[in-house]
Amino acid sequence: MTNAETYEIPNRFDFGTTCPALYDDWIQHHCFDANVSPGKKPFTIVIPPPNVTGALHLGHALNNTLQDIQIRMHRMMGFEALWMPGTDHAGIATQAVVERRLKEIENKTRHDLGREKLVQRIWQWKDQYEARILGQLKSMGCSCDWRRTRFTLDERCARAVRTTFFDLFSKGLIYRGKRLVNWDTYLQTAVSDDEVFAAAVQGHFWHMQYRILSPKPGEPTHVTIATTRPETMLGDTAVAVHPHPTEALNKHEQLLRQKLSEANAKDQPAIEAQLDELATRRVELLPLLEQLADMARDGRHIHLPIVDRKIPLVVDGWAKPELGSGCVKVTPAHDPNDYDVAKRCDLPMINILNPDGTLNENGGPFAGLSMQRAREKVVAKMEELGLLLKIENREIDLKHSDRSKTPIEPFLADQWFVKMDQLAQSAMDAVTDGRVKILPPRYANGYLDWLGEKRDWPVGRQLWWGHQIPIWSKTFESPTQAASLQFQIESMSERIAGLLYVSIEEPATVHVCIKEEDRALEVKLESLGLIRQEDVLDTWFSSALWPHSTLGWPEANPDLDYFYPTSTLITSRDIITLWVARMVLMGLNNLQEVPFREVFIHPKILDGYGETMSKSKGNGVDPIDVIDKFGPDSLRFGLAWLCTETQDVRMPVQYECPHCEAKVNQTKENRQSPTVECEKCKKRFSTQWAESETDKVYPKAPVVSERFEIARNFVNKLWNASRFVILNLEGYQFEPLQSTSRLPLEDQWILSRLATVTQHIESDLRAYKYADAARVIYDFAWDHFCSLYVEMAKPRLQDPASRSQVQRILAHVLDRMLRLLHPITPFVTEAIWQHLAKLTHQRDLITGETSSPWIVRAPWPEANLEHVQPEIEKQFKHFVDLIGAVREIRSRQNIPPKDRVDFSVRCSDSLKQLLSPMSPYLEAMAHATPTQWSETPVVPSIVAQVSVPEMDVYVDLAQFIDVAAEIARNEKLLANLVKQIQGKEGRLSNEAFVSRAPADIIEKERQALSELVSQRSATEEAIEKLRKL
RNA sequence: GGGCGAAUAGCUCAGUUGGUUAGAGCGCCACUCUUACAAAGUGGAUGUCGGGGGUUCGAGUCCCUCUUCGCCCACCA
Repeated sequence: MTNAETYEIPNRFDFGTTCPALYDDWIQHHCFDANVSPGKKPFTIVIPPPNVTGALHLGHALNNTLQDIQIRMHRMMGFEALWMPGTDHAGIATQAVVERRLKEIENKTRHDLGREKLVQRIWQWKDQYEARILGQLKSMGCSCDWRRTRFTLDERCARAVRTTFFDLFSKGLIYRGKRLVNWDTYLQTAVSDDEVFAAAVQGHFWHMQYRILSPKPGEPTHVTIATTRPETMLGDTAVAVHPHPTEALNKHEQLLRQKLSEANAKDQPAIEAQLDELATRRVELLPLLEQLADMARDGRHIHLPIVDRKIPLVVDGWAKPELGSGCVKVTPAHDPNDYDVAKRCDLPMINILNPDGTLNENGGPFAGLSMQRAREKVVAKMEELGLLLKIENREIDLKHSDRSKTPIEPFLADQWFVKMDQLAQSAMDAVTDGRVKILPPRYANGYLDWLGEKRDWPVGRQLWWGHQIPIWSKTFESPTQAASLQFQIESMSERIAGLLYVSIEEPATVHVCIKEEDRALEVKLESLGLIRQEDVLDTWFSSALWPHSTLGWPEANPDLDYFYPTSTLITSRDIITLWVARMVLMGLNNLQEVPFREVFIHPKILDGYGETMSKSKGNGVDPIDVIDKFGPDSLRFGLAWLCTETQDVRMPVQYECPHCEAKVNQTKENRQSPTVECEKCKKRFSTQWAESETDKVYPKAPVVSERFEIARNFVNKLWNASRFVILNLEGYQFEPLQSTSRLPLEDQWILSRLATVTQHIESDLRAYKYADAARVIYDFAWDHFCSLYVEMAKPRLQDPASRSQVQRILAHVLDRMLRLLHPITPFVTEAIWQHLAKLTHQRDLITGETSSPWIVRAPWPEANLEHVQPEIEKQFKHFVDLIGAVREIRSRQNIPPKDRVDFSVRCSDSLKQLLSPMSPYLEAMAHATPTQWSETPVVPSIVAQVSVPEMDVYVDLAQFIDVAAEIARNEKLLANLVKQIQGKEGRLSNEAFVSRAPADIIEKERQALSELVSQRSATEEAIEKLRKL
C-alpha cells in the first residue's frame, strides 16, 4: 500500500474547508493564548484598533498580516507572544454613518431620537460591525488572544480614560477656552481638521469700503477691504493695518529678490512681475497705509455699515501691506487668523451663526437667513450704500466636511484643551534619545515636527458617541458666588478622598471633575446646580491609552507588569501624529514608560491609478473576496511579497464576473456603479454599491487582484512539493546523521542553502523586510528545493541504497521550510505539518527531536551554521549551468523530449571530479548522456555547442542538426562576444583604469576577458565546422 | 510655501557600501499532459534604468538641475 492511498492527499490545497477548521483547532487548543510566564520573555503587539464604522479593507489586511507574521515568528522563537485585539469606537465617523442611515431609512435626525436612543442605535451598529471585523481577522488567520478583546468604549477603557482625564485635570493640564471649530452645519457638529477636505470652487472677491469716523483734514475718509465672504462683515469687530507697512514691504521685497536670484529662468518673469507691482504699490499705497497705521495708533474708529457698529482701526502684523488693499477686516468668530488678531488686540468676538448655519440675532437685519441669502443681501446693501468697489472672479479653496460633503463654517465654540508643552516634549525626547525607534527612520521627522509645534490639543467633540467629559460645571454672575461654591465643594469628603477636583475658569465658572463613575456623587453635584458637560472626548484620547488600558491599567496587575511596554507597533503613516505620538505621551504620563520600543510604518495600498483605496471612492477591496478566491495564505503571502520599504503598493483590481469568471478591470468609470456589464459574456453583475432591489437581483461580483496569483501559485507549488515528499516517505526510518561531509554534493548543497536561507529570513523579518523574506523563501522553495533537489531525489528514491537517506533529508528540509514559512502562510504549513506528523515524528537530522504536534507552537528553526558551505553553493552553479546548456541546445534544435542525446564537456579536471558523479541527474533532468569530461575532448563532427563559465558543452547532433539555425545562433552569440571583448579590452588598455582601480577588480576583468576570448574562439571554431557541413 | 517619497521590460516591482553581459513574477512567443504540481515544466524575445549636467578609472546606484506623479504639514483677508 502506498502513502497516496493511505493519506489521500488531493493535488490542490482545499483552503475553503481546511482553513476554518484549522483555525477552530488552534482556538480550541489555546494556541494563541498568552499568559504571564516568568520564565519566558514577553513579546507584545497591540493591534491598531480598526474603526467600527465598516468592514476591513486590504489596507487592514496588510497591517494585520504584518503583525501576525511578527507574532507567529516570536511565538515560535519561544517568546510569550501576546497580540492584543480590539476595535475603536471612532467617534464622529461612526456616529455619522449611523445618522446617515437613520436619515435615509427613517428620515429622522439624531434630535428626533435623543441622546440615549441614538447611542443605543450606535451600539447595535458597533456590535454588528465588530463581529464582522473580528470575523475578517480570524479568516485571515490572525493569532490574537481573543479572550482579551477590547473596545475603546468598554468599561475597562472607560476607567482608564476617566483616570487619565482626572489626572491631567488635577495637574492643571486640561482647561477650557474658545476655539474656532470646523462647523458642519448639516450634521450640526464640529469636525476635526482631519475630517475636512478642501475643494476648489468658483467664487468672488468683493472689494468694499468702510467709512472712517470723523477724519481730520488730509486724512482718508474710507478704508478698503476685500473678502471672499462678504456676509461675515456682520461679525467684524475691527479693521487691521500693518504697524510698520514700509518695513514690512521692504522685507517682502528683499525676500522676493532673494527668490529671484535663486529661481530658474522659467520662474523669473513671474517674480519680476511681482516686483514691478510692488514698486507701484510703494508709490500708490504705502503713504496711505502709513497714515492709517498712525491713525490706528491714535485710536481711531470706523463705521461698520448695515449693523451700524463703531469698530476700531487696529495695527496688527497679520495685515500684509503687499496684499490686496493692505487692510484686512477682522471677523474673530469666523476666521482662525482673525481670531488670533482679536486675541492679540483684545477685540470682542461676535458670533453671527446659529448651529444650523443660519444667521443669529447678531446678523442684524438679516437674522434668520442662510449664509447664502445673507451674502446676496449684504452685497446688495453695500452696493446700494455705494460702498461696493468691485467684484473679481476668483477660484477659492473651500473647506468641506468629509462626512456631509457640505461647506464648513468656522465657528467659535467653547472647547476643552489639553496643554501640550510638557507632554509633547516628553514624547519628542523618547524618540530623539532612542527609547522609541521609528522605522523607516525618515518618518521620525514628521513626528518631531508636529510635536514641536506643541499646539494644545482640543479634546472635546460635540457628539453623543464617545466618552462624555466627566466635568460638571456652573457659571455664576460674579466671581464671589463661584468662589463660594468652590469652597463648599472643596470641603466635601469626596474631595478629601481625592475623588473629585474643582477648578475655576475666569471669571466665574466652577468646574468639577469626578474621578470615577459614581452616580451618588453626580446627584450630589447636580443638586448644587452643576450640570455635566455635553461634549465627548476626541476618539484619539481613548486610543492614546490603548497600549496600557487594554492591559488593565489603572489597576496594578501582573499582565501590565509583564507585557508592558509592548514590543512593537505596526501601523500606517497617516496616524503617526494623531495616534502614535499621543500614545507615547500618554504612556509616559501614566506609566512613566514608553508604550512600545519600535514603530514600523508600512506602505499604503493604492489602486491601479495610484489612489488610496477608500470606501467612498468604491475602489476598496474586501479581503474576504480575496480569501474566497485565493485562500488566506495567498492573501498573506501576496501582501508580504509586496511590502517593500520605499514604495507604496499599487494594486490594479478587477471584478470577477460571477457568470463567466472573466476579469473586468475596475476603472474610474465603473467603480462606483451599482451594476456593471461583463465585457466577455455581456451579462450584468452587481457591486458593493447595489442598494436598490432592481440592482440587487444581479449576482454580486467579488473584487480581486491578479497580484495574488503569484502567491496562489506558490502555495500550490508548496502543497504539491510536500505532497511528493509525503507520498515518498513510505518506510521512513530515523537515523541521526553522523557527518555531512560524506553526503553527495546535492545533499550538502541543499543543507547549506537551507542554513543560509534560514539566517536571511530571520534577519529580514526582524528588520520588517517582509518582501525580502518572502522572496528568499520563494526562491528557495521553488527553484532550489522543487526544481533541483526534488528532481534529483527522484532517481535516488528508486534506489534502495540511497532511499532512506534521501527520505531523511527531504523530510528534514521540508520540515524546516514549513516552519520558516509558517508566519507568512500559517494554514497551508499547518495542514502539511499534520500530514507529515503522521508519517514521521523525528525529522531533525542531527538530534532527531520529536516534533511538536502543532506547527504554530513548533520551535523556530535555528540556522545550522556547520552546514553552510559557500564553496559548494558556488560549485553547484556549474551543474545548473551545464543542465541549462544542454536544455538550450535541445530546445533550439527542436529535439523531441523523448529523444536521448549524447554530449561531451570540455572542462578542467577538478570540475570533472565535481560534476561527473552527477551524470544520472543529467539523464533524468535533461534526457542527456555525458560521454566525455575532458580538457581536450574528442568532439563529434556534427555538434551544437554552448559555452558557459569554465565549460564548453558539445551536444552530438548526428540525427538532429539544423545547420542554418545553428550557424545563425552562433553568429549572434559571436557578435555579442566581440562587443563585450572590445569593452573589456578598452577598459584594460585604459591607463587610468589600470592604475587607479583596485587590484581585485582588475584581476576580475582580466579573467572575464580571457573567459570571453576562449568562448569566442570556441564559437568561431563551431561556425567554421558548421559551414563545412 | 516647507518637507518626504517615487519614476528601471507591455504591467507590478527588486536591484545592498558605485565594480563583469541590469533581475523577478505576470503577460508575450515556441515546445511539452515527462505518474508532486498545466495554478506545471523547458527554452526564447523584450530595457537610451524619466530628461540634462557633474563627480569618478568606472554611475541604475553619489551630487546638481529639470519634468511628471503621490503623500504629509502650513497657508490662502
